[in-house]
Amino acid sequence: MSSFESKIQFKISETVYLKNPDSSELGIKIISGSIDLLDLLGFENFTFKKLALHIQSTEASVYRYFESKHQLLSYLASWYWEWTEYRIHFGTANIESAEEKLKKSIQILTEPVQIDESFSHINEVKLNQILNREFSKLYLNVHVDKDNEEGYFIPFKSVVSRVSDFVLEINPDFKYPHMLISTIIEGAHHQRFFAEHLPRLTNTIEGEDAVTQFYSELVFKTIPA
Amino acid sequence: MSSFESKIQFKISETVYLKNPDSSELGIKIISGSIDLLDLLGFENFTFKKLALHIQSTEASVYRYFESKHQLLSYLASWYWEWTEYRIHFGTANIESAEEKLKKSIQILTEPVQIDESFSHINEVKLNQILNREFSKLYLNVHVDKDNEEGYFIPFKSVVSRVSDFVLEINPDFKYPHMLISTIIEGAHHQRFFAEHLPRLTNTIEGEDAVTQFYSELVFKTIPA
DNA sequence: GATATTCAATAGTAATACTATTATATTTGC
DNA sequence: GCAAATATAATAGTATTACTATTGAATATC
Repeated sequence: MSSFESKIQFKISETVYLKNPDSSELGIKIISGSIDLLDLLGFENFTFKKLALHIQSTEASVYRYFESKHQLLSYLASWYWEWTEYRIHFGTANIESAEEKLKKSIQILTEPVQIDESFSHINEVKLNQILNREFSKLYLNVHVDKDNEEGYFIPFKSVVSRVSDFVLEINPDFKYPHMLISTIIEGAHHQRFFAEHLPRLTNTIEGEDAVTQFYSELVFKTIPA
Repeated sequence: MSSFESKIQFKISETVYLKNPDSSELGIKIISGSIDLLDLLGFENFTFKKLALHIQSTEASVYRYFESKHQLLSYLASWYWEWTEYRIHFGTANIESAEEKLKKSIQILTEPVQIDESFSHINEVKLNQILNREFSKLYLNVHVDKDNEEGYFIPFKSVVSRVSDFVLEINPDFKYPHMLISTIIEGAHHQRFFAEHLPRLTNTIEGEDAVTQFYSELVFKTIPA
């Protein structure tokens, strides 16, 4: 099984695809094409037919790789959280102070992402926008327990767990580390969305990244005993 | 236009229905039946056909009241936030201290709801569960700007604004009141969901309402200058 | 008591999500 | 090196969903 184009690759759970999209040119086109279209149309209006048209393939061929559009989005989310954990891992390497590691992690989790040249077929900026708007739909449904058993949320839980450990380094008695970190990750997603569409639900400050600033202050004020 | 059953009624925007469901027996059945079915099936699996079967009517008759299932959910959400603002209004009446008013508001916003006998056709416990899981889907989509123009989110913004004012009473210089309150409202919804389905994303503590406890601490530690 | 309006039912349509089958490549075993 | 096995993606479907057009019956109005 050859790897196409990229040097670094994340091991994505076999439960989130039927055929590994990293293993063929069509698979690569499905991933990059779905990022374009999900960003443009949103999850509800996205269909495999539209995707097939966009990448000049057929609906049935896409179904060889993913059994549903939900599974395809789950694949993209898994990739995103693997990539995020990788960035946190390297972004906090060689840092001694738990405070500094946490501060860096919050930045990575709440700032808008930059393009990463290591993965030529993935547009990380669009993928981040997709996750801001669509990620919660992957768990806010009635088949969440089945998906959870299949391991769909392992990469996300892993990120939450890693950053929670920095919180516990600072205050080992803090009672709500997972609640705090999952709150700020999804909170930041939604606040970015509010800033664009429902500004009265958020606060924007000229010349300042209010979202990252707010969640940093919130975390560091909340943790101490 | 007669009002059925209830003594108190909320004025719901005419943009979230075609025909006021409060004005007929069928309308009442549509509301109570959709609360049952949305709770049971989730928004994605809920259809007007299933609802019609459940209340022994027809699909087309339901379409006389709501132009889509999205609009029906928007109606339920509007009712919920009107009811929530009403509870905050009366729950904080005659309280002097801004801290106490805020504390009470956080309780109302983050605790699981109790049944309210004033509205016989609405099961508030089920409606709360529906909102926990489905509310964010009302804005996390590509037609959010159109819905926002139509006023779909006014009751929610109003709740956020009212509670944000208590925050500003405590610290008039606090820069992120709306961000703080919208974060805790949606955060609490999702943490309740996590506790049931994805426990590793949250923290539960024996004999304690960890969600309300966490968000209270978070707010009161974050606000001071 | 005729006219207008409201009402919900029947019977649709267009689009969506997904599947069964098959011809054509490609790989593998000997 | 060639047949058997496997992988590939295309064609052509089906079932379900979301929504609409039309109509006869009931109710209100003048």
